[in-house]
Formats: sequence, structure tokens, C-alpha cells
Amino acid sequence: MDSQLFKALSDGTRLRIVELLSGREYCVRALSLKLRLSESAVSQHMKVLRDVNLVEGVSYGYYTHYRLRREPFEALSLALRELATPPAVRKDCDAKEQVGCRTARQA
Amino acid sequence: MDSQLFKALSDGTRLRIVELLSGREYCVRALSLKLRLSESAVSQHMKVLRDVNLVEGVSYGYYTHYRLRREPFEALSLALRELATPPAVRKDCDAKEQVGCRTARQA
DNA sequence: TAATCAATTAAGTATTTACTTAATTGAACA
DNA sequence: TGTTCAATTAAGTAAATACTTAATTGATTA
Repeated sequence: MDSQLFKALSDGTRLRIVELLSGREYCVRALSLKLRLSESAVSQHMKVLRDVNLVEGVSYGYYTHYRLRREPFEALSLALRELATPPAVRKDCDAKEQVGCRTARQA
Repeated sequence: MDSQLFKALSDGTRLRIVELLSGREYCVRALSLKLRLSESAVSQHMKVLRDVNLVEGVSYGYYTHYRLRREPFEALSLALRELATPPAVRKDCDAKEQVGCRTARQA
């Protein structure tokens, strides 16, 4: 799994941006007003989100409308669902190896 | 949505720990050997993961077996699935408000 | 009780991050 | 062509992060 995706979502401001974009498109200026943050700060956040392909910008004249890319969220959701699922019981599941301690109590 | 969860998963080492724990339990020492990292470093990572309730430690004597808590991963998976789903078309979805630009082109 | 062992905490450090203001880029239009 | 506007990039900074080694805690056992 890619920690870069989590890193992009690990900032409160960026997460708010993502939540806003999940509802509709926004340009940088609109986001900066909503978030009471400089356009520069928003622009830098958008770069982070763009770089990991969570959003894409569509240019109209000198505006850029940012929109959420749904696929990576879907993929991440599935990967986390996988993590949430306990593995099938394995034959090689010796407790010593499992826990790695010399005097491991059986779990 | 809570950015703290993403922050806890945003570090490559911690993500590896979580992936390991998704398969079986480990004690700190076993993880430190697997990851070729000091026990101290691992312990500090475990604290981060514990603090956001992604793992729990069970003590046996002076060992602590760490295990993944499945629920928060399931919950996060569902929240991301929600994000991945486009909102129903809204009546209040005026493009000017939508995008926030003075001369917004209709999306 | 003293020695042992896993785990945590303390202290220090190099790197990364999230912002700011100022300067730059690039398209639109009077 | 020159002005205007959105967006990005540059430069600087305070705070957070991920590690290290050393010291401490707390339970086990000789």
C-alpha cells in the first residue's frame, strides 16, 4: 500500500479540501475564501493532491476548476477493507514465529 | 473525517507495521528485527498507532503482543467509499457558488 | 534480593511540512 | 499592447516528525 496517499490526506486542511471537492468543483480562489487561507497555500495543497493523483484541474481561461478523482478513493477503500479482514488461518502460523519472542506465550 | 488516522498511516514504516499486524500478532522486538530498526523507534511508532486506536497491545509477562483493531479500518474504508461516490445532483447546485469564481464557466 | 529482559521514555538532531509574503507566469480583454 | 486577474513558484520560517543512543520502568526468575 502506498503511504504517499495517506500522507496527502494526513493534513487537516487538505482533507477539508477533499471533502469539499467530493461535493462539487472549486477553483483555487473559492477554496482560499472558504478556508480563509492564502491562495498560495491552497495552490500548494493542490499540488500535493495533484502529485498523488487524487484531484485533477481543468482549465477554463485563467481559471482552474479542481475536481476529485474518484478511482483512487475507491481503490484505497478496498485496500483498507482488505486490511480490516483477518487472514485465513495459516498452517505456518507457529506462535514463536508469529510473535517473535523467545518465550512467547501462545496467543 | 479524522486526519489523525491518515497521519498515523502516512509514515511508510508504520504502514509496514500495520500490514504485518494484519497477518498476525507481533511483539515490539520481533517488529524491530523485521524492520531493522531500534526497539525504541518501533515503540514510538506503536504509541502513535495506539493513540489513534488502530492497534492494541496485550501484555503477557514482560512481553506485549500487538494486534490490529479491525473496526477503524472498516470504518475508514466506508468513509473513503463515501468520498468516492459522487453526490446526487442538487437543486442548489448553482455553478457560480459551485466554483466560486466571478466569471465561472458552467462545468 | 539481585540479575535479566522487553518495553517505554528522555534527550538530542536532521529533515520535512505548512504556512507567510513577494515575485512570476500566462491567459483574457479594453 | 498594456492592464487585469487566477494561479503558481520562490524564499523564508516556525513547528512537527522520525530516527538515534542512553536512561528508566516494570515484571520475571535465579
